[in-house]
Amino acid sequence: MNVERNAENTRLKILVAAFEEMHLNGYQGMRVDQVLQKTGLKKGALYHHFPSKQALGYAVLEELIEKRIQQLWIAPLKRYEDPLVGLQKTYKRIGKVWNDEFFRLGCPLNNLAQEMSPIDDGFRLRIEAFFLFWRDAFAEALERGQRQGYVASDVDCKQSAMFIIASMEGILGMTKNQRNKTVYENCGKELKRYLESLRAA
Amino acid sequence: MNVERNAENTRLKILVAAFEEMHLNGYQGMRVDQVLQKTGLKKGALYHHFPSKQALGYAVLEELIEKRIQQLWIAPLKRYEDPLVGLQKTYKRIGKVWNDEFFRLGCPLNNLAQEMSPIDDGFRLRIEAFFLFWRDAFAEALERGQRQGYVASDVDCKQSAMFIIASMEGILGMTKNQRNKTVYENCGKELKRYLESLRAA
DNA sequence: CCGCAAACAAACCAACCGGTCTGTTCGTAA
DNA sequence: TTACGAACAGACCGGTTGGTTTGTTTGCGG
Repeated sequence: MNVERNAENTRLKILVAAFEEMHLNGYQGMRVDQVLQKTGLKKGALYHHFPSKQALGYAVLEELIEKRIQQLWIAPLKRYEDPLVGLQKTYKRIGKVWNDEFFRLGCPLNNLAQEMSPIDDGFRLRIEAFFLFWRDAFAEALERGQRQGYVASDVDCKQSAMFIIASMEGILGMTKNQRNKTVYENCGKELKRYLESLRAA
Repeated sequence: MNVERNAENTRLKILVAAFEEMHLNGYQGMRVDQVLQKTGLKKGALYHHFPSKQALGYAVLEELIEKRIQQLWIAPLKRYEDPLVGLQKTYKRIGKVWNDEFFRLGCPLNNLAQEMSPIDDGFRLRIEAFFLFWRDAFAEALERGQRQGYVASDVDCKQSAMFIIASMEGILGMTKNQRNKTVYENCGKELKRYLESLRAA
């Protein structure tokens, strides 16, 4: 028998399957039975690793989604001396790394934020904290850029960082609805216009 | 008995109650029974006016949500000669007109767009069409501004209009998650920076 | 005043959904 | 080798959900 019991591995398999279902259907639309079918496991297995559907949702958010955004959107910025260039390059890189299906389904973090913020504080507070972490990372990059003469000194970095993230999420949402990557690319040009308006004279 | 039968009125009552439930819980999270409890009606009444939950959802979108956005975001722009001023004034006006609960629940159109775009083409296509209508309205205002010397001639108006809408929706989403109107106001300042970057020299 | 369709009420239903319970199998430390 | 707890399987359950069916009331044209 190819049972191959491995607790950590099955836990991860559940997380990944749950993530995919949540990405497509949202948290409320995600069905436990569907996750089980995807993994080939039974209820006993899932409820052995997670006490409830809610706990599973939180785990997906913290252990998969937030980690992935950290790697894809936040970490790369440190490699650039000029944050305004770094932001544009990162933006363009996402356009290449993400496949069509991911654009169709949108940003998993923002999806959850929009769905759950009004109805579950457990989700809302976790996401709020992560958005602030994200904002602060962008803001620090901008402040570094200010000190090195790339970014105009009158720019409110935290405020600007928040706007950049909000715009990016808005663009991804629009791309998802229009189901057209051109939206992402064209809006990227306007985002670039904004970023260049931050540049020191 | 205060029965006071009125078909058109009860239909509207159902629509409004369904809108409120969808605004809070999303379409999938909206429960028919909850709508009935809110209106004091019974299932027979609802399924007399609407053939299905889905049809009710579509009706809410077309007859309430889209109409309201047209009045609040699109129509006011025509009153301003300078579209860049018009957009900023409209943005600020929303900040005054909307109460805290509305900021907490976010833009009903974008909520639906994010939730339903990947899983229901009926919703997706309706919303896509309306977003394009919205974009074209903004683009026409910008083009008018170009002809009258307010907006720089090298601006791609449709592209810029799409970005403006995407940013606004992104900002509203962020405000909703952070549950803090300051986010809306601060991001508005950065949106103003972008808008002014469109201005003719 | 009558007749009839529209506008509801009320009971009912099958499918679904998250969660529980009991039992079985596997890995591993002693 | 054995004992024991962790890692599962599989049947089961109560409440919920969208939808249906049947019956009743109201408004209104003739």
